[in-house]
Amino acid sequence: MKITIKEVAKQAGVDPSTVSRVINNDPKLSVREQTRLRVLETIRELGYQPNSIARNLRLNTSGAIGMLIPDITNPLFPEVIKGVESCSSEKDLGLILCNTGDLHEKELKMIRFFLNRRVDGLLLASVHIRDETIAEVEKSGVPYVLVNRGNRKDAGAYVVADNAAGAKMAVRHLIDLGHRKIAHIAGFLYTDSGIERLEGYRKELNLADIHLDSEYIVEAGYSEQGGYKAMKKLLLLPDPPTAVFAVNDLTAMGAILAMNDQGVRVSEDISIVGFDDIWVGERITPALTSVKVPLYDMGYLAMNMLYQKMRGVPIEQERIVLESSLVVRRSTAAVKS
Amino acid sequence: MKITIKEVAKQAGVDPSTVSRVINNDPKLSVREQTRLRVLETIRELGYQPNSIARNLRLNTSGAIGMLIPDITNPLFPEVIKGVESCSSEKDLGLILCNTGDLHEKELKMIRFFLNRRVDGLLLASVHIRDETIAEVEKSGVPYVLVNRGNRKDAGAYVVADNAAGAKMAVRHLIDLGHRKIAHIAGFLYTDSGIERLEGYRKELNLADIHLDSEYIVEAGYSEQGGYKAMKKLLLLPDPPTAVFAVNDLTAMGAILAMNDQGVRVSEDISIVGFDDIWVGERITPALTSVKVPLYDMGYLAMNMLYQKMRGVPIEQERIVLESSLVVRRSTAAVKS
DNA sequence: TTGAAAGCGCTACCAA
DNA sequence: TTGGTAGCGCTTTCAA
Repeated sequence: MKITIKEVAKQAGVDPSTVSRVINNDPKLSVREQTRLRVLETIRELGYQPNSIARNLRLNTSGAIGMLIPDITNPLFPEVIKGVESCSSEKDLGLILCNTGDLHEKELKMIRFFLNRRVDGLLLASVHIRDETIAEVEKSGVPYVLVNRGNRKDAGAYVVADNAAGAKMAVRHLIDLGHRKIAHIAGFLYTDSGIERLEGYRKELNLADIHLDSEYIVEAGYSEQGGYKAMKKLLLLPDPPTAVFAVNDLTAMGAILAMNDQGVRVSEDISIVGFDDIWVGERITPALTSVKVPLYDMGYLAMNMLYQKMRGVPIEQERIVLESSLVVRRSTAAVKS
Repeated sequence: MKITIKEVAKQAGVDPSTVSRVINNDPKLSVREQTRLRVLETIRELGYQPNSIARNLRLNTSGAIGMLIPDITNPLFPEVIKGVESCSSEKDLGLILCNTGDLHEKELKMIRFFLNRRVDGLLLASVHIRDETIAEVEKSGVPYVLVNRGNRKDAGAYVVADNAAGAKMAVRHLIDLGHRKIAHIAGFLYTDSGIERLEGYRKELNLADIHLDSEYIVEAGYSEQGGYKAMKKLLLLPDPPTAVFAVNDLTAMGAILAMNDQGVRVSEDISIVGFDDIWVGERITPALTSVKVPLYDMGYLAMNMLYQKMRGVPIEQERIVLESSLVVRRSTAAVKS
């Protein structure tokens, strides 16, 4: 099982370099049709498989890209990964995946792992990745694209959802339903999406001349558990909200759990809107109203942009902000008069 | 950005081979402490990163394993992948992921892709992978482990759930609740898990002296849509079942959708049990009774076994069957008298 | 159109 | 304990 280019060459009675030329059939590398066929024939006969490690060493590439994911069991990511994989496999690039569990340590460790594997590019899909980690990547010179996370330093490429617009749509929807006591279960406020979604919420309330009650804003992060705790807090308020805009579907689901626990009815008593529109939101009862983000596209486009950066072609657009749209389901209803 | 071992050697005033010895600090390769420190110092100074491509070429490995997934958006898999990744990153192995979309063509294409990338091992997580595809892997000599799929040819290693026992528990549970008209929404009957779960269903009914009505068995595959269609069929029966054992949670969820469509109440009218106990099952209403499969462990153990095979250590157990357990929730209730 | 040869960066063997 | 060196399998330049 150790058939090399040399072996093929010997069998076909040609030089290894000729075999190489045949394999990479570059139209420029002229090989006589006759020899080409002979070589191809022996390749098939011997079942020769080019060794891409050797090839990569010579070419100084790895033919692979690395991707950092905070938590693959968060339903947001499989959809994104699917988009990435679809593009990477089109380009014959290996996709090396790493789940960081949101640990900065592991993030850094994996970045280094990727770096000395000489990945050709990096996809960083996490709202948590530290600026220092990004700096390390930057220094290495390996092209990278941030996914679902902007870069406050205003350097580098990214693909994100239109957080501000999405948040405004969500809150607008609640206002249109007659709600005025609208709370926000916020993401981490050291992350861009957390800030932007909060900002959108603020602006929209402002537009409607609704007073912003700071008690109505609870920072919860992005987990179900965070949403649960935040909702509990909101329910304990002397004047609880009639509607909630949650920073994402997972926190919205946590909030719904809390409401169930307290005997508060979703939609009838309190309306709730999520963000991301992950698959399961449609499956719960009542189905969750949410801001739809094109997750698959996010992955695909990020990979595509990365590919362009890898090939050094000029990028028309280094920052893609994906349009989001509101999907209205049963979890939101008109306020009771 | 092109610091090689040579460069380090020159700076430190030693031979490249010495630097190599320092890097792979094998206790056998004795290096004087003083030189070791000096080399380490220059490595840090120059920010040297070993090139694993070169290393791998020399060592004839790739330091990576490949994993085939049919559909990463199926909530079953992220959990499994998490287990795999956790183990692979412990071993400093890259995990190259590929989503096949259940297409045989892509399966084969990716296997070849993996093979000439010289992956050190392969994880095949799909009930659909063809025997021919497996044969191709077998021929290549690259170690592999099947995940969530047995091998009917009785060759090769695998990690699977105890399908038969799980199915029996599920059906037993329904029988204990007084049900006698129990249908089975079956998986594909050309897959092991499909067959084994059906067998378990059959045996348990037999044990309870319940006549097996062939109309109560509908093949649906593993998708939500399949479950939906199957349930529709069951509801059209002149004597519809009072309980359903679905081959997995996804089909169970599809079945529930169908029941909702037809105004049939889950649990009150028809009880339903799923299999796998994916995360979302607990979130839907009513929460889904299901056979819990340790998905994370499945991934971790498979990777661990693969690692052992890669190192050529004797495997104590080439076939792991994971115990499954029943998780009772609200989707099942006593039959109405 | 093809062959010869150098070399990608590393490891491991042999010698000193 | 260290240095020298061959070579992993491939690509690519130069010459023939």
